[in-house]
Amino acid sequence: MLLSKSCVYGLRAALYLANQQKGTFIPIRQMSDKLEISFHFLTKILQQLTAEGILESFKGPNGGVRLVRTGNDIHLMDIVVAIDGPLLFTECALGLPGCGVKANCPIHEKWADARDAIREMLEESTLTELVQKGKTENLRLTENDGFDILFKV
Amino acid sequence: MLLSKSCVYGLRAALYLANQQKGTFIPIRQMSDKLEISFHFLTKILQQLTAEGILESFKGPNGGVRLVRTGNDIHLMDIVVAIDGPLLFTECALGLPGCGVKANCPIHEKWADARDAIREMLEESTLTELVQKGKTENLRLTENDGFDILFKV
DNA sequence: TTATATTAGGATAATAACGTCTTAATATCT
DNA sequence: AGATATTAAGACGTTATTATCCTAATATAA
Repeated sequence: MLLSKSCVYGLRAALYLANQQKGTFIPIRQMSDKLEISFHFLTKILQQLTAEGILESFKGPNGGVRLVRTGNDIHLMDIVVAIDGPLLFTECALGLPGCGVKANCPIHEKWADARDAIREMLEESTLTELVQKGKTENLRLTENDGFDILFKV
Repeated sequence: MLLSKSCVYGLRAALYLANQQKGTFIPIRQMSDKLEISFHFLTKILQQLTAEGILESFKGPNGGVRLVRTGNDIHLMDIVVAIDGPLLFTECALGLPGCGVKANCPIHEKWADARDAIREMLEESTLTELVQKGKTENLRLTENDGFDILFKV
């Protein structure tokens, strides 16, 4: 997998949260049920996002997690960097440190161009943009369920 | 890492072999020394490439491995598929099976475009092309050494 | 035929990724 | 105050990746 499983789950959860009413805390249990992700595992991932300042959490009844900024202001790359680290889209195809800074490897130029296409895509896409696309076209957020089942409850 | 370590090592080794005189078997020990990769680990990886029909091997003195086809005829993707599997560049960013076939996820279109840019690059680049580029520009194949040290012996 | 060079393949170990479980801390409600 | 709901955090288990080691098989050469 190009992105780790944790990262993929984090992206799904972030899209889920971006569709919620601004300000309300969503219990992780609800998200793990709807998104079909192990509750405990999702909790770990969201703790990372909380530690990175992307989410904030609140304990107790009516507690849960919510986005700190609006979905318009959060890009996919923010999630990817928080979970898979900032180096994922700077690394060289031959794994040589400093490629692009000191001497390149022979794949460097072509690789960097292609890799940057993904990086830019992740940097430009916002959560809100994708949620809106997902809702109007009723796209999928789990193996079998789309935005309608998840959000129109 | 976008590509696994095994895959990266396989690419370095394939480039190394593509620069050798056509037909001669190169001992894995020589490659592991020059490329600064653990001998035993590299052996495992090259066994995979042999099993996939990309390399052929020969035991005993003057033995080693060599490319079955010419470097012109081997693309980076051949190595990547042999080691990281054929699904790496077909998978969806949200990890949902069948994205692009059945209903998409909201990231699908943008992701597929960007991901395909890498896939096409790997499919189009040949070993020979990169070796030539590496030799003329004396680019790197290990952390500190370039094609000159590795090949002009 | 014996010694040597080499790949093949299995066993094992170390590390990281993935996943589960338990307890602690905190907030709310009765 | 006590029961309940929730996240936080650490322990633990499982699986995959990365890496090492040992033995077997095979080819060459003396």
